[in-house]
Amino acid sequence: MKMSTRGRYGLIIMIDLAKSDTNLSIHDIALKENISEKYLEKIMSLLSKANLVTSIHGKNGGYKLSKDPSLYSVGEILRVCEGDMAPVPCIKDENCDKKDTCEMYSFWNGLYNNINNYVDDKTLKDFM
Amino acid sequence: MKMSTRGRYGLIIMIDLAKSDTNLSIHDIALKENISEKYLEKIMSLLSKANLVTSIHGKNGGYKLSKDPSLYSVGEILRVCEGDMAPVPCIKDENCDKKDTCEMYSFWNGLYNNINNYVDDKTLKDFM
DNA sequence: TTGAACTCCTACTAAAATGGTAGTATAATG
DNA sequence: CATTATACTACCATTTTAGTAGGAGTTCAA
Repeated sequence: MKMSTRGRYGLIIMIDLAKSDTNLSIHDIALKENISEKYLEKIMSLLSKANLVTSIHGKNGGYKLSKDPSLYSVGEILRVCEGDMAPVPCIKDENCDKKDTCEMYSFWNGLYNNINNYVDDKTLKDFM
Repeated sequence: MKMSTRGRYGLIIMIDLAKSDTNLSIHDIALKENISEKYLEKIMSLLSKANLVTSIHGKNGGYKLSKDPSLYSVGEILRVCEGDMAPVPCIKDENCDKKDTCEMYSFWNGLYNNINNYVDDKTLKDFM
């Protein structure tokens, strides 16, 4: 039950962008947070493809948020960087036909909902 | 944010033992749950070393619970099999001196507490 | 008293995930 | 058109996960 650094870095990056009133380049963020530029690039690419950030090419380019910080839940950021937060595969298994009788399903599903509710309840604005 | 199979299997095993009124051997459980005997043996060894189960050597031996099912929280089982459930390392880092000022610490710590409260609130008896 | 049925222990190994790197292409600006 | 940026593809090393192999020690029962 560990987050990978992608999720952690993803949140850090988004907070940095939320706090900044100018574009931030990969170079800027990597320097500030002491993360390798190349690795950071990969995480930015996840955020960018999911349209959580807008990229600006060329000189004075970089990244900026696509919308107001208050409109990002932490959950959506983590899901982009980490993937779904289901603690066990059966939660997402459409083919499992034992869900009604499995003693454990409701337990795991409850944990899943618990985690989602927590992370979806916080917005980027809460970190500023 | 995934559980490994150790945690999942660990819980399954403990539920099986809770439901059974006789010892269960590795062979029995492996057969019932379709888990490799050798891998199961490893997980049993974690549970046994943590005194969550009592092992009985020799013929007609196997494992049984060390105490009443109602006295096991799911949390203690998962922590034995999975390790601590802290989503990020800084939670357990005694040396981090930024905890008071870090915008993220309280967020991660809140998630940690949330998960722990959930899993510690259920006992093995709830699965019988 | 021997053998079958058990657990216990150490040491491997294959596969997957994680974290990180290299190089090149593409786009925007001045 | 040079500079400064992102975008993309393809690697690679390390760690973790999941699983295997083999033998030593323990208990029971015929």
